Amino acid sequence: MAKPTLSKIAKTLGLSVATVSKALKDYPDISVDTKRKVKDLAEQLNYKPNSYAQSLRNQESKIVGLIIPEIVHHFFANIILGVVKTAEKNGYMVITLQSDEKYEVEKMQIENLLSKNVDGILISLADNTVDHKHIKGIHDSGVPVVLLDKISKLIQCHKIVIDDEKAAFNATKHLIENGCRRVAHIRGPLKPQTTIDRFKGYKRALKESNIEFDNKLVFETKNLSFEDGRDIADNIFKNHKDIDGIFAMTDLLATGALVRLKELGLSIPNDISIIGFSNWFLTKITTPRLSTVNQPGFEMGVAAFNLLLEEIEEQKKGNEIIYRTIEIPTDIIVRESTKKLIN
Amino acid sequence: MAKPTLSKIAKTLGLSVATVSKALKDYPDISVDTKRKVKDLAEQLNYKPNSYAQSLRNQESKIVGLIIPEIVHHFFANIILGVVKTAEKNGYMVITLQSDEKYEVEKMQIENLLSKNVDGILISLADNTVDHKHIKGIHDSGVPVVLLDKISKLIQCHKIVIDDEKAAFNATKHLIENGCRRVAHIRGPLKPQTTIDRFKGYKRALKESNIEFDNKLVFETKNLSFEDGRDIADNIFKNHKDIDGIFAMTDLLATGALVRLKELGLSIPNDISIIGFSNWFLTKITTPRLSTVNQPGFEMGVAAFNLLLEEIEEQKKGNEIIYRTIEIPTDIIVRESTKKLIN
DNA sequence: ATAATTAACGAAAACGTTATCGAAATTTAA
DNA sequence: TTAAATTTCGATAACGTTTTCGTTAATTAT
Repeated sequence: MAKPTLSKIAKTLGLSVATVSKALKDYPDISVDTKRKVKDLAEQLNYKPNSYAQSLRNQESKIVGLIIPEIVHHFFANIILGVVKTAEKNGYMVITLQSDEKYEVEKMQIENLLSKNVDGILISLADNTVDHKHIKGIHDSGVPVVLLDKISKLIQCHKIVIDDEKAAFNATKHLIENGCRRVAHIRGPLKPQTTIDRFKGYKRALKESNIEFDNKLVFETKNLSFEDGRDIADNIFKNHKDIDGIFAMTDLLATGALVRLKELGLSIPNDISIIGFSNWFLTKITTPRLSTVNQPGFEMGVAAFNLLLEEIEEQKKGNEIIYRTIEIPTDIIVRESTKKLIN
Repeated sequence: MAKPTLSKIAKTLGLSVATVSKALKDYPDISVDTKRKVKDLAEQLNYKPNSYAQSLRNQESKIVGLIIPEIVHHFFANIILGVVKTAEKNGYMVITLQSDEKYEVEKMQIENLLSKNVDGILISLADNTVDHKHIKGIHDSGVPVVLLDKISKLIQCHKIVIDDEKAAFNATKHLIENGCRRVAHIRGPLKPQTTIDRFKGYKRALKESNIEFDNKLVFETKNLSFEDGRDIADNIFKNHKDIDGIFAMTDLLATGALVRLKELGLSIPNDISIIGFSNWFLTKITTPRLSTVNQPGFEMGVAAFNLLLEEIEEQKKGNEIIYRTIEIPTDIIVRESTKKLIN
């Protein structure tokens, strides 16, 4: 019942703890004979080294923290998966936390992770995080950090991103190329970098197509939710009959708008084309299916963990770290919500 | 830069490590004077106890493991959230793992969690897990386990479930009450307990309504996927024109069938009523919106962690543990996919 | 006054592992 | 045969915390 330890193995074999430890780790100064004896007994007793003791001795836990705004969210769930699977491959485990998009929660969770002495932290910032002292605090504690997707340009550290500006540009351009001239944009408040960049991309696409930017075609919502999308659709139907294309900054907004506009009797894409952002699963099951920007969460998670691991190992070697920002490519997925029927 | 420790505080204050430790923990045999001095310095140095040392000394990590088949999955993501948030409230953190519905992966992950010396493990079993030695292995290691949702009746431990049989009964009954007489059932292989129980509920509802069970109306799929749902719909359209109701054991199957049947020109619910299972987010955005069984993942996660915590604490006290199975209630959510229009 | 109690602190062991360094014991070189 | 090199192992300190049990000094009781 009592867990086997090195000292127990040592005692039963008439050896010292040091010898047993070294035998198990194949130190060259232990004879093959004793190695065999030790390993056999360890196997038999199902000996597993005590990770607490190992952590204390080696000053590392092989555990990293991951903070994301929401777990019940297709894109972030994919990020989690990418991180967790890559961590697993490298002998690490991941403590996953949800900040609920709240700065205070995020701050507290960082505290908790640091007090657990994790080897590194991955964060996708909450939307209302504007102050970054807590992130600096991680670095001050000597713990590597990697920001992913929801980043801040003000923080010096490794980052994994997509080119939101370019992706939004392409999405908007796609609408224009399909014949849209009055292209609306549905977005959240201009706080997170992603929102800012997508808005920029939208405007650049208009400009390059010689379409005048009209601020009345920009709709701001609070929650980026399905319901918000519906509400904007109502607004568009009532007050902006001229709109013939919508670029929504999330699939949820796009889906809400799509469903509501259909209810109101409009035909998608004949009356209005719609394109979303993220390639959530649900975009495949709307009628018509929603065009969108593929945002590769899994790949971002993989890249983020690899970068974190690199920093952990470089730091151990005492090497100076030059921070990098890795960009994961996106692409437009064209489905029926933006396929103009040829008249 | 170097992290403050008890011994550093002790040295600068001319005290012993023991006294500093006790001062910080408000032991009664330390004078208020020294307590103040110690706490002040600790505050100033931003002292945080080393969790590795604490774990080693106290033989607990305040970390639990959670293994679920899939993360990118609405129901399971909700379970994660319930577990993580409840854990946080109680000073615990959660290592979340995905088994990919594979027994071998599940087994390996349990090994990994045990070697990390977690304080407890929560598992939702993989569909192809039929052997349960690995679960017994956890108990043998003295680590508390709680099974949730995907359970096995053969394992002795705390469990969190829904009444799948009853929920399926109600779902089927709902179809019958709306006038369906030829009710199909789409399900996966009869391995997981949930599948078995839902199938039972389906059959009981038919029986109680004096509708003869017809095995030709039961469609088995491999992956419970959207695509599988589509395929079954094709089959139904070709070979079973008489079917007027479908109870699918997952929302994904139901959605696939719904979308495909619509493409084939059928009217939902006029020609065929459809009801799913789980209340995924996507059921709210199909046209028509999908009726379903609400499976409260968050609440199940909360209950599961609480039960695990209870076992951890009881075990610490040396009390004997009487295993319980807690049932979380479900309810039918009626939407347009089963509302028969009155002729 | 001395004895008994209380207050305030520290020494030390323990949790289990790792790695350095030194010490035997054995082998090879001279 | 003696000196040098190699093989094989163990003693020990260290990681940082917690808690038991003493010990001293100060207080109260007699």
